This record gives sequence, C-alpha cells and structure tokens, in this order.
Amino acid sequence: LLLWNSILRANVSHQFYGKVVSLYVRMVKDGVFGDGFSWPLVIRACGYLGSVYLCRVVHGRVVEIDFESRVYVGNELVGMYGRLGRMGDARKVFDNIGVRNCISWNTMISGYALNYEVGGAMEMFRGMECEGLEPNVVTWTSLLSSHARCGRFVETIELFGLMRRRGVEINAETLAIVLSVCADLGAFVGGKVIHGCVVKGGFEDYTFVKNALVSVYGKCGEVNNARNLFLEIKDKNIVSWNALITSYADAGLCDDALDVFLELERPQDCLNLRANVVSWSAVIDGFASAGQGEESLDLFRQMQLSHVNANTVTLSIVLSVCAELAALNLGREIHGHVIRAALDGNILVENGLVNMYTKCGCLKEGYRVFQNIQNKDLISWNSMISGYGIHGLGASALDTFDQVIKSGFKPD
RNA sequence: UACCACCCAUUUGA
Repeated sequence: LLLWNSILRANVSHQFYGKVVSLYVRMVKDGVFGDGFSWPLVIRACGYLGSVYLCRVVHGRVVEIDFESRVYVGNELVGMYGRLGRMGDARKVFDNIGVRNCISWNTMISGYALNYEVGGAMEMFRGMECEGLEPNVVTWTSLLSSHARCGRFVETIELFGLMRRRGVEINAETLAIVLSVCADLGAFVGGKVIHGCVVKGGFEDYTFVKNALVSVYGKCGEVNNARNLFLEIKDKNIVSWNALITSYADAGLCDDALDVFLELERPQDCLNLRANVVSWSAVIDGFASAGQGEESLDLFRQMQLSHVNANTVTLSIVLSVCAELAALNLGREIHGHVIRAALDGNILVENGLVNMYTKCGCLKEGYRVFQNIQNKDLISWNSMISGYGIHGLGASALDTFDQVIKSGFKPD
C-alpha cells in the first residue's frame, strides 16, 4: 500500500489525474484497500477531472468506509466540491468533519472565492474567528481573492490594510492579488506602493508577481515600465507574454502588441511556449479596439488555421467586430460554429450575437437569439433596445425598456 | 508520506 500511495502521489503532483483514477480502479480490482493517505489523493484527482458522476461515486465510497469525517479526507472533499462549483455540497461535508483545522476553513473560503461568493467567504471568515481560530496568511489571502474576484476592488484594498495592521505575514500571493486589483482600478500610485512592498519583501523573483506588475503598469499606460519589467523576468511563462501583449493593446499600440505576439510564436525565440487562446484573443481585441476591424478578423482567420480553439471570449470579441463592420456572413458562420461547439447558452456569446444581428440589419434573427437567452442580463436588454433604436422602432424600444423594469432590472 | 491562497484576454450603450 505504501508503494501504491507513492505512485498515486507522484501522479497527482504531475497532474496526471486520469492516471490516478485508473490506478484507483486497479487497486479496487486487486483488492487493495485505500487508507487515509490514498483517499485524499484520489479525491483530489476527481475534483480536477471535473466529473460530477465520478466525484459522487468516490464520495459514496468514502462515506461507506466511514472516512468522511477524517479531517484530511474531509478537507479534500470540500476542495473537490468547490472545484465542481457545488458549495452546498462542500458545506455539508465541512459540517461533518469531526475536528476541523485551519485548512478546513481555508478550503471553504477559497471555494467560495473560486465560485464568486464573497458573502459565503465572509461568513466562513467570521465563523472561524468565532471558533477562536486565528486566520493565517492563506485565510486572509483567500478572503482578499474572494473580494477581488467579485469586483469589490476597494474593499480588497481595505482588507489588505486591515491584514497588515493585524500584523499578519504578507507573502507573494497576497501581493499578486492586490496588484491585480490595482490593475483593475488603474491605480498607478497604489501600484507603485505595492511594487515597493514587492521589492522590500524580496518577492521580485516570483514570475507571477512580476506578471502582475507588468499588468499594473500596462493598465496604467506605462508601457515602457511594463516592457522593462517583462524583460527582467527570468522564467517567462505564457501569462508574462500575454500581460505584455495586453499592455500594448490597451494603450492602442496594436502593432507593438502584434510584434510581441509574433515573437512569442517564433519557435527559435520561445522554446517551449506557444500562443494560447488568451494571447490570440488579446491581440485580436487589440486591433478591434483600435478600430482596425479588418486586421482583427484577419487574425481570427489565422487563429482558425492554428491549433488553438476560440473560446467564448474570443467569439464575443469577433462578433463585436462583425457588428461594427456589418460582416453578416462571418457573423452567421460564427453562429453556426457556436451551435456546433455547444457554446450557445453562454451569455457573452448570446449577447454578442444579438448585437451582431441587429447591427447587421437582421432584427428578426437578433430577436430570436434574444428570446432564447435564459438569464438575460442588462447587456442583453441594452443590446436589444439599441437594436430597435437603430431600426427606428422607437415604440418597440420603449416597450422593451418597460420589460427591463418588469424583469426587476435597474436600467442604467 | 497527503490537504488550502497567487498573475494574463471579456459582450451592449450616439
């Protein structure tokens, strides 16, 4: 069993999750029973694989052998359900853990953060304090993350201040989150202050911290600073490259963005890095936002020839270009692709389609897509209203506006 | 011998 466990562990740490599950199946066949060390590993693999069915089977088995209440097993189950987006189930397991430790609470908080539930994260944080447990640096960082992910930027900064006043240790991960918030806020001064903390704390060698710094300077229009920081990074990863591409794109310098992108695509320059869907989307969006729709679509065509698949973000960008250029044919083509790839049902894409069709003069088709949107948001409504507006159907526009209010939205 | 936190692209609105 010791051998089984070390094989499982090796596969988990190399992220060969499918392999872990097949090893587990073999263990069952060979009549080897997992112990308190094997189960957390198997559970972890299931969570990453994302199959609800598999997770349920494994969880069922864990309950049968009465391992659920063990803290290491329970913590891992909580993490698994968090990754599946099932915080209700995570909570049930959490409540069943016999003796919860700090990691149990932290895993719940990070689960809520991952699922954009800042309220749940706050509740757990308070619950932890009530139980007399001292939140550690991971607890605080998870709490910051939950706020940042929900767009509570100012509160994130405030919590960071509170964290420091409480004398909690600050580490690279903490600073990376705060930097990402500075980027979102375009907070140049704040970014410089945190940059100071990075230097003082000796976190400059962390690639992900440098990446966050590139983003901050990039979002503030300081492209030269961004570039210099980028060049300082010893082990550039794909995020580093994408951060620089985005910096140029945001500044409207889409040709420079493209240069960086092309450099990334040259095998002799970047040994084992290739442009991913973010790189492509960033550079396509760069041209789109600069009003160079044709070039943008050209890049999209090239992307289709590459081995990188467009995702909902890419398609929403391209659809907005189609709308602007009234490129109905490409728009329809993308609509077909959306259906084949089962990407309909995504609000980003659906809104993009409504906008594209109405701008291309196909009010009917736009309306049809609009009707089929399950959870319309304000953007869906606005797109439809402006669609009517363009076609001079003021009455329909006003009518739709009334429906917005009836649906319980606050028009902006 | 196992468990928690981190960085990049985002659709509507003259």
